[in-house]
Formats: sequence, C-alpha cells, structure tokens
Amino acid sequence: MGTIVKSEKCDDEIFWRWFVTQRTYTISDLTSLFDVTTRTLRYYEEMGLLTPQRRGTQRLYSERDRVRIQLILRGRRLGFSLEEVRDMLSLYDADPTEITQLREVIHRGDEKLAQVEEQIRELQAVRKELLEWRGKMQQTLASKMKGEQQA
Amino acid sequence: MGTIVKSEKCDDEIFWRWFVTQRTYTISDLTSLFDVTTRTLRYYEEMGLLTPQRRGTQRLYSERDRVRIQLILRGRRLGFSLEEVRDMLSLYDADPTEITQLREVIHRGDEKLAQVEEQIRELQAVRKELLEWRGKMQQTLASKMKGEQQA
DNA sequence: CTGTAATATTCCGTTGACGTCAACGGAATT
DNA sequence: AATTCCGTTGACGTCAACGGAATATTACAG
Repeated sequence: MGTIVKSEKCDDEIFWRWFVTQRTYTISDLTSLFDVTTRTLRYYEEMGLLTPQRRGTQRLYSERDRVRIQLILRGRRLGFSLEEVRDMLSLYDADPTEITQLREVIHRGDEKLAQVEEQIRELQAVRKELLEWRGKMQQTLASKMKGEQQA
Repeated sequence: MGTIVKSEKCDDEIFWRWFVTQRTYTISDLTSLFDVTTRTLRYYEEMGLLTPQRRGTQRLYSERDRVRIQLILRGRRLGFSLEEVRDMLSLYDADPTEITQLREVIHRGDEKLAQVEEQIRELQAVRKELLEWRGKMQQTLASKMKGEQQA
C-alpha cells in the first residue's frame, strides 16, 4: 500500500487531483480495504463486473474500480445477486447517444428504483413487527421480575 | 382447496373461529397460494423451519404454518438466508421461562433489529443515488431533445 | 543477485437453495 | 380393475458465489 500521506509538501492542487483520480490499487490493497479475498475480486472480474487495467500480468485497480467494488459489496449485503448488481452498475456506466436508448435506460432505472422502494417497505414492516415483539417481551420481563421480587 | 365461502349460512361466531384457527392446508393449497413448489416447502421442513402435522403420511399445514411460510418467503426476498430466517422465527417461538433466557432472547432480537435498521439505511442510500442518477439522466434527455428539435 | 513474498492461472471442491426424476402409496372416479 | 390424481420419499442434478490447493511467475527488499 503506497503509504502516501496527504500533507507532505506536495499538496498542490495539481498533484492532489492526480492523486485522487489516478490513484491505483493492487489487489491486496483492496482485499485488505474491503476484507474480501483475491478470489472474490477475480471472480467479479470474471463475471464482467470489474475490468482493471494490467501492468504486465498484474491487475491495477483504479479509483473507479474501488467504487464499483464498494457498490457490489453493498449490493450483496442487501441481497442482490451479482447479475442484479451488474444491471445497476450498467445504469451508471451507460452514456447513451440515442434518445430512445436514453429513455429505455431511464425506464430500467425506474424499475430498479421501484424494486428498491418495495424492499424498503417490506423491511420497515419487519422492523415494525420486531419492535412490537420487543414491546411484548419487555412487558413479560417486567411482570416476571415483579413476581420474582415478591417471592 | 376446500371451497368454503364465508357467508353460506353457517357463519356463526363459533364456526368462524374454528374455521380461522383450525383451518388446515394441503401442500398444494400452499404451493398455489404462494407460488412455490412442493420441493421448496419440504426443504423448509427439512431445514427445521416448518413442522406440519401428518394425516398418515400426508402433510397437514396449519394457519401458523401458513404464516411462517409467508415470513420465510419475505425473508428470502429481503436477502436473508434460511438460517437467518430461522433465527428470526425462533424469536417469535420462544416462550422463555427463565428471566436470564428472556433477557438473552430480547438481546438477540435487538441485534436483529439493529441489523434490519442498518439494511434500511443502506437501501435508502441506494434509493438516493438512483434518484440523483435519474435526475441527471432526465436533464441529459431534456437537452438532447432540445437539440433534436433545432435540427 | 537472490530469496521470499505477492500475483497469476487453473482446476476442483463446497455450500445454500432448491430442481428434477424415479418409484411408489392411497383415495376417488369410471 | 383400471385409471387418474394428489402425495410421499429418496437420490442425484444444478446454479451462483465463491474457497482452496497446486503450480508458475513476477516484484522487489536486502
């Protein structure tokens, strides 16, 4: 991990812009950053979710790749399949030239959005049920403790 | 599917209460009700998520089973594993006699709750990003259409 | 220059969540 | 008695998403 600290003395605008945009990562940088294995990152690449550059045979991940990994992992945590994640990433990738294509991609985005919102609603229902359950359990606990005290 | 309509003439309280609480379902009732296969329901049973009664060799699902299936399927939609779903169901099952056990189960519930809330937050972040993306795309679309009109 | 730690590729294994197929049981209808 | 329609139990197949070992190359610190 190229240990570059910000304020060395080269913190002029130009360098900093270079640092932020051109910063690259080795595969192990990212495995330790996100706590995943190299196998996982290579698999994501195999599935077409990542396309890091190569320096010879070695992979060189860009800032963009890093962000994509972050998005992929969040998607996985939320229960999306890699295929679904790829669909969502393709939304951000797309820079459609034709208006019809543009409309179509917006439409696909709207569908995903609706799906996400539905998922939020269901999760809130789960949350509500858990809270109600918790209330009842607390009550049970309180009454039990009262009984305990009297005995 | 025993086609029992409500208002036949036997809709007195007692019968209705029996109907609602003692109603049973065959496996195919439930597969058509939830659009899952028999394999799925048997698998859930194999994994200890369901324990339907038996009439001879046939499974007889109760109202409680039906509700559990509903919860399981919602959990799956939300990206929980069957194991996680079982944990959550066990919360509702538990009727702990000892106070320490009671505290422990409440604690587990709180952990799940925290997890659910974190998941909601992440989903809302996804939603926000999608909305921002949509805004930009709309803008692109608008400017493109303007150009189109002039040409 | 040389060892050794990091990477790459390849290939087989595993786990979760089912699908699928064969072989059969029992009730009901014809 | 034969057919039809659920339903059952194995047992094996499958697909996604990696795990892990073996082997072969680099890359770079001393």
